[in-house]
Order: sequence, then C-alpha cells, then structure tokens
Amino acid sequence: MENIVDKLIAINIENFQTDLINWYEREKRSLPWRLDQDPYKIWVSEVMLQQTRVETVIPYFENFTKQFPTVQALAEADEEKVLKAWEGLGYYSRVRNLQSAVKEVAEKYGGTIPRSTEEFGSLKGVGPYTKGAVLSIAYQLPIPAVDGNVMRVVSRILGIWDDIAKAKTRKIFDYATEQMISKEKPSEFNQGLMELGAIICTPKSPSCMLCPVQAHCNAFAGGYERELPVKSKKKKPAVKSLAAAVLKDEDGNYYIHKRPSSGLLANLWEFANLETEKGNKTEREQLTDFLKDGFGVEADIGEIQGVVEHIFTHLVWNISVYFGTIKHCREDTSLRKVTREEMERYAFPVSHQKIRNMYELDRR
DNA sequence: AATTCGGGGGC
DNA sequence: GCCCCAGAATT
Repeated sequence: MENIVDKLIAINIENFQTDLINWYEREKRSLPWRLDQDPYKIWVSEVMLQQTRVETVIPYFENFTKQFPTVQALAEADEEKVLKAWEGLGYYSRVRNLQSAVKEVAEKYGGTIPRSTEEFGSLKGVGPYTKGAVLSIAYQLPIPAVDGNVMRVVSRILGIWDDIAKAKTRKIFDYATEQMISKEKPSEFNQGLMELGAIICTPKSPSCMLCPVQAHCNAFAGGYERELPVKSKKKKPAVKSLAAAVLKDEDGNYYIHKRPSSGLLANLWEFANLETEKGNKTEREQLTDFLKDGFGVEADIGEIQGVVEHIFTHLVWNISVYFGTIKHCREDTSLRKVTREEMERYAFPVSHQKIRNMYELDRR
C-alpha cells in the first residue's frame, strides 16, 4: 500500500477530479436511468449492468421499470413475471436477490431505500460495487464504486500492475478511489470513471489522444497503456452433452419443466432434458427412460432433430434435440401442461429458446 | 482464494 | 476463437 500512497501523491487529485467531472458533465450519454434521480431505478439499473453491457440493458430497463415502477410494485410482484422480465439477460439470481431485497426494504424501511452503507450494503445482491454506485449516484455519498471499468482506468492512471483477477487486488483500487473521489460530486466522479472506461479508456485500444485526464496518466506518459490492466486468464469451460425433448400430447399441449430453486438457471422453465453419458444405451433410449423414471411420461421419441450448442461463461452445453409425443402421463407428474400461448408467459433460458425455435421452424 | 452463476458483442 | 462487460454469492 505504501506503493499506492506514493502513486497518489504523484498526481494532482483536485485537477484530476475537475478534468474528469467536467468531461463527464459535457459528454455523458443520455441513458434511461439518468433521466431522474429515483434511487429505485438507479438500483435496478446497477443490478442489470452487472457484467452486462449498457446497450443490452437499455430495453430490459425500460420494460422492467414500466412493469415494476416502484419498490412496492416489485416487492408485490409474482416471481414468474419478474423472471419473465429478466428472460435472456442472464445471471438470474440477480433479479431473485433484487426482489428479495426490495421486499426487505418495503418491510423494514417502509419502502425507502436506506442511505446507510451498513443497511443498504447488507441487502441481498448488494455487493461493494452496487453499494457505492447506488449510494453515490442516488444520494451523493462519497463512496467508491469499483467495477471493471474503474480498475482498468485507475490501473492506467496510477500505473498499478497487480493482477485485477485476484480478489485482494480490489482493495488496492478501493483505497485509491477512496482517496481520489470528489466529496462535492461523488456521483459525477464515479460515473465519470466508468464512462471514461466505456468510451475512451477501452480495453484493447484506448483513445488516449481524446482523453480528458491524459495529463494525469502514468500509463500514457510511459507508453504502456495497452499493457494495463494485468489480468490472468481463466480456465476453459467444461463441455456437457445433454438430450432434450419437446414434448406434446395428442391435443397439442406442451409439457415443460421448472428448474430447481438453486443452481444454474434457477427457477427458469425448460424442455425435459438430461445429461447423457456414453455407453451401451443410445441417447434416445436414455431420454425415453429418463422421461418414464423422472416424470412418469411414456412418450414416442422421434429421430434426432439437431444439436443446439450453448456457451456459458463456465460451461458448454451440446444439446441433442428430439421431438416427442406423449402417449401416457402420470397424474402427479412434475411437468406442467401448457398451451402454446400459455408457454410464452414462462421464462426460458436462451438455450431452450433455441430448442423451441428449432421446433417452430420444423413445424412450418 | 477459487468457483459458480448468462449472455452478447467486439475484434 | 478469445476477451470483456457498471459483480455477487458460495465454496
């Protein structure tokens, strides 16, 4: 940390703040969550923006805040509808945690989002970044909000060579931004750092010639802006083979499955599927047996219709897709029988939307 | 400290 | 292909 203290002393923090904030106020993008100062909407935007690009978030934000305009509205909403509004955005625990958190705000704080770092920071899904972002933007509190942009920008400004993939490196940036943040305009300071990272100080080829804080930047001065930040690589994702069945009965109803309440894609809906293994039984046999043993469904499974590949951050699914007709189904099956129209109300992960598309295309 | 959580876009 | 994105929770 002594190292960081020296780096901080070397820059003129007041001038840095002024240059950054003036640039931000001049150049900031017009974004839906910047139209007012509603702490709830700012919170929603920050949760959506976790690991997600601005352009991706915009339509989801518009729809979500229209459907659930207040803490109260989201607290009272049906979880199926909340998940449907998040469908395709990914990291679905974000929205389950958000709804859980707004319920706590409604009950404990009368619907007013608390200003204290302890109270707001202890809400579900509110980590160090979201805490600083919401409290600084909504309430003008001088709390750092260190995300990927900020680590990249600050690593270049100060010349920090620690690996940003390591958990403890965050503390260095927390400390540095705590020292640098403007007490008068913490919202503009935090958003300015992020905006700079998004527009100017980009990962591969930063536009240093357009940078409002170029004069304060160690990396630019040394010509090593493309070397920073240092980030170690992650291991390759594992590959899994699955088989899935689009199941219908003779009346044209579909049979869909709700995923468990924890783990991957928790509480989302899907077509019946299992992870297959190489061995004596064919994929088709494994699927048929699984439907019988798992759901009490006797179905005629046709030939394989194709393979859907879906890539997660940590996992690859290769899903062999089959169409099946249900001949007999146990009354107490955990599958849900729905019409084509009803199925649209359920939130499906993109991987299973691909499967549905395969079926729809085939049917034409 | 490392892994698990989604999905899309840039190059 | 690989990398990254306004990260948090769990192990």
